[in-house]
Amino acid sequence: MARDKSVVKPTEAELTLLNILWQMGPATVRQIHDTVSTTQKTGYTTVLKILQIMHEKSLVIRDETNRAHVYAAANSEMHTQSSLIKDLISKAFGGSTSKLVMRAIDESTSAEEIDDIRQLLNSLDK
Amino acid sequence: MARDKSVVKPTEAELTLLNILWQMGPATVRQIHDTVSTTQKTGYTTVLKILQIMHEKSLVIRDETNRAHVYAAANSEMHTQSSLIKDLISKAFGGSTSKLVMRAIDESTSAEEIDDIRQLLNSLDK
DNA sequence: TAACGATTACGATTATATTCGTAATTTATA
DNA sequence: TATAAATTACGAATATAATCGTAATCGTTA
Repeated sequence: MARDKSVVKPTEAELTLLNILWQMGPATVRQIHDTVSTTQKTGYTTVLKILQIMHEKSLVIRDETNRAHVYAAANSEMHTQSSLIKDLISKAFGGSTSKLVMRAIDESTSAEEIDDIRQLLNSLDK
Repeated sequence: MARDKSVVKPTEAELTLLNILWQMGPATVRQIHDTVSTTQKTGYTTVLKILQIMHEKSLVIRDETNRAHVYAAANSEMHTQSSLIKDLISKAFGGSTSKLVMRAIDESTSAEEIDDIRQLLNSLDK
């Protein structure tokens, strides 16, 4: 009953590392692990292994020039976000973007964020 | 490195069944399987098993009055959608709702959907 | 009531995700 | 150069998800 597969969707652990890579830029396993360690207790080799798997899946690229390999996200944050969002829209919102937006916005959404969204809508010629 | 767990997040297969339940209302395994079969080739006992697991997780409620148990979604579609969206916002959008909305809307979004969103914004007193 | 058909219960299998220990390798340095 | 420190490679263990076959159970009806 599984679906798709053509587009590789990062797992949770993978997304955690991608977030770090997008924020830090290219980094070694050590640097990534140091960062991840500030919020989670995860072993060094666990991070290494996940990065290796991500490399196999082409979720990251790897520079092996130096002893300590340097990893970088293969796709931009924006691209990945779009893909995740589209996946959710199709699986939980019957393909309707507006339904998703309606659910996304609630009382906890700040006025600033609402403003940002208004401006985005205005910038569209629709 | 796994996260959360307090709030049960339906898996993909589970979400597929929930979508059916939200659409059909309470239904038997047979009915659910018939529906699922129109788009996927999934065995009857597979659907049954997933529903049993969902029952253990309290994702569905079950009426055992009759021979054929009747399953129903434990939570509303709206509630579940909100929870999935919040999960994604926190894990992939740094907690920013507006960023998510910006990614959600693109050239493929219809003018009607844009209108719907505009109206939603106007209905907010922010 | 006995047999049949439908349904649930149970357990096993497979796949993927996550975790980490240990070995092998490489680089630096004593 | 030999040792130590750091890093990668590898494999195994555990957890969860998804799948389905078979057995047990229940109701219907011949």
